[in-house]
Amino acid sequence: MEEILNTNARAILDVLRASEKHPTALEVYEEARGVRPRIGLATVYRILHQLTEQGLIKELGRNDESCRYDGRTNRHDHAICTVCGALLDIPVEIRLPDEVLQAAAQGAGMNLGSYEVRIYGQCTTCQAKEQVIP
Amino acid sequence: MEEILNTNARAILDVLRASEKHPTALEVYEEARGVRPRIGLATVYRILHQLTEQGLIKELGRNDESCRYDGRTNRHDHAICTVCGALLDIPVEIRLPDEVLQAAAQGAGMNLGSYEVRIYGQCTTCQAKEQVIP
DNA sequence: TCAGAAGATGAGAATGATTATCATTATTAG
DNA sequence: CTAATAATGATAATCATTCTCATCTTCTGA
Repeated sequence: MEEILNTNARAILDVLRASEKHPTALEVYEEARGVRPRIGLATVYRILHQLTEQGLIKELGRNDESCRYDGRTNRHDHAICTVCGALLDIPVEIRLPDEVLQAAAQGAGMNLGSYEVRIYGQCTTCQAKEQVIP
Repeated sequence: MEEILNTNARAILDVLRASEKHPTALEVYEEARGVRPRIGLATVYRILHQLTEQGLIKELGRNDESCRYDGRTNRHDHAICTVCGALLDIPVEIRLPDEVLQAAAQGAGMNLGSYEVRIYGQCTTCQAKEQVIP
């Protein structure tokens, strides 16, 4: 399925897979320009949507100003800093029992697709800053 | 702490507490105008931020176009329709063991504040539509 | 190899949500 | 009651995202 990707799509997927962070569209654009200097921002947005539809990447919604993208499509969870908005992968698997998930979905009147755990707290950087102010 | 709320803030908090949905700022504005017809959209945004800072409401980030607000601040989880973007409360408690949460937060290099489980799937309305198309 | 169709692209305009500005209005202190 | 201070609302500005459309590529079939 990946073979049909054109050069731009390939470049954008590579950027996302290479990134440790969860870049915004603008960050992807800037990074992709290293390989494809003539690419436009509109194309980046277009391709990000296409890759999402194809299930090759994931949209993470926007907790801060702009939408973030994830090159890893296996189910995993995220930690979000409530101070600076940093979005980090959680490297350990958090597994929820299927019956709990089913009950939860049913309770909300939905069928069950996938799930994600979000942990909110402060990243180390922001914890360090906190010490200084008081 | 709520006593110090002025009339507009009071009205907005009431709108959010009375709502079953998770209204956007615009929806809050329209609803609040029933009580305070001269209120402006800028004031609604301002007060939504203040109430969030005071911990009286919660921002839910934007999965679709605009940010949604939640009048219930106790920890609870959400179900999100991947088709229409509907955001629904999960009425059953999903409890994660503290050691799992701690390990996850630590793994991501964060301290632990709170958490939220998000279940993705299709709401009943969108399931019904799905049947018709093929 | 070539003409033309079909699709992809990029520059910039348009849109929509949110934020900032600032003159006016309401509230408070004295 | 008056001056000072804070809150408000109208509107302009900003920022991310989407749309438009002329141009450029790629593919097809002769």
